[in-house]
Amino acid sequence: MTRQIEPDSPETKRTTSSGSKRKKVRPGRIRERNRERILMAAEKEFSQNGFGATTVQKIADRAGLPKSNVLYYFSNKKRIYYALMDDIMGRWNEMFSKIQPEDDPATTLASFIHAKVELSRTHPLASRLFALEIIQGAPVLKDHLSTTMREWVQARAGVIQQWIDAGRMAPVDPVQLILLIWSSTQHYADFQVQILAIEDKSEYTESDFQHAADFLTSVILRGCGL
Amino acid sequence: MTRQIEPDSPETKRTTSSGSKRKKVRPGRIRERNRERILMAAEKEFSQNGFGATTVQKIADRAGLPKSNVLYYFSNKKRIYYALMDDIMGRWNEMFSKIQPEDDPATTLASFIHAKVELSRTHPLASRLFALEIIQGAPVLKDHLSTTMREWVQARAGVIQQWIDAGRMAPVDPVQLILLIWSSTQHYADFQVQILAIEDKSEYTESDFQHAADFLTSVILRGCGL
DNA sequence: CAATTTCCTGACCAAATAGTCCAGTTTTTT
DNA sequence: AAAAAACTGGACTATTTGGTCAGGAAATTG
Repeated sequence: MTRQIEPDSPETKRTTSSGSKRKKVRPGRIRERNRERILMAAEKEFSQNGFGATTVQKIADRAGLPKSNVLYYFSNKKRIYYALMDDIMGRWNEMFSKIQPEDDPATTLASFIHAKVELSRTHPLASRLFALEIIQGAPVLKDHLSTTMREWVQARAGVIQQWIDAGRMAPVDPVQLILLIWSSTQHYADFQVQILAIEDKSEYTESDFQHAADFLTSVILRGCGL
Repeated sequence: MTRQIEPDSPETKRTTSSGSKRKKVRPGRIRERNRERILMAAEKEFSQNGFGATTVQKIADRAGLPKSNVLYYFSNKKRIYYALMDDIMGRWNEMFSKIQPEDDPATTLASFIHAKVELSRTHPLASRLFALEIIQGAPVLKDHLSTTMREWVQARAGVIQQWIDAGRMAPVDPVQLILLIWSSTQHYADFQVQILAIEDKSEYTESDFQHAADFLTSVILRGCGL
């Protein structure tokens, strides 16, 4: 047996943020590089076809590796998917770690909206992949939603409620407000083709996102009496 | 050869809105009944697994028919999918056929929001199926988006612009406003599991939708200076 | 350099899948 | 009641898929 321990584990995370500028593959770094390739290819494929309709072969082709090599790094298709979900949720958790009752509501909400729009711009595939997962019933993330994400939302909603109680903004349902921001920003990544078709464009420009963020900020802040 | 002409055509629509209360199948109505069964089953399966990962067998099982029977009515899997898309777009086009410059902005927008939330409530599967189609690049609906739907949006945006020009509401980008309403309402159907998880519920109640519609109406109208 | 560990891959396989075919049954029409 | 049309369902097939495996190449170590 040449094959011993599983080279991956469901928990494994890509901790090294991968410089990706090495020409001559440094020893021991082959794994990092290939993992990255595979995950990028998989993100594209999964977000385009969904989990079930994506074949390992297509991921391999896109990554420029033979199928068996892909399955060498990730023992099966699900593991690849898990790894991606892990990445996505990690990025999400890194955002907005701090929000204080003393903060200014307008500034805080505005920066939330901008950051979320920015995420839609820089990581559209991840956004779509997340959306697919949720729409299909969140088979993998269900647990995460009702624990980590639930606490995340409730904590922010609590602060917003304090703002309302202090009369610093209009009395709107805080959770609904967070959902509104979430959905309207997420939309720009997820429904990209619809928006492009309606606006008769072939691709987004930098300023489209600026526009969108400004629009959302102005309407939502005014909607909150700010 | 017993089999002659294709019993279905890509264009075929379910014109009869199907009473579905007949015990003894009336002559000639077998087709209607089976078509309906198949489409309902397919809507469920497709919206849960996406097109590629849905098998004809699963649709057949859910419909309580043998696979070959399903393929007798719809010669292949795509045809079933097309038929569903057709239904969905039909429902969408029926909505809000009229909107006039003389109408009251507040009332009109409010009723738009309510109708869209209502659609999320009564047809969640269709909503999710539509979302899946769009997220995956709208392979089937792309054409429809850049023609019918584009005109639909532009027409409404034009009226909203007139309202703005007449000083009857705040100057906000009309297309963006429609997108905001679209996304925030759509969200309740598409991201149901996420919302339920965050709010720690197991299913929506009637009043959840009422709440959501009220919240969106109040924030968005105020956001438009209404 | 030789030994050992890590990495790579073509060949293979069992299971599943979309779609066909046809022989028979039921329903509708004449 | 007879002919025609519509429907049913089991058997079959060509292809694709996820995953295995064993042998070999490359890198690392001592």
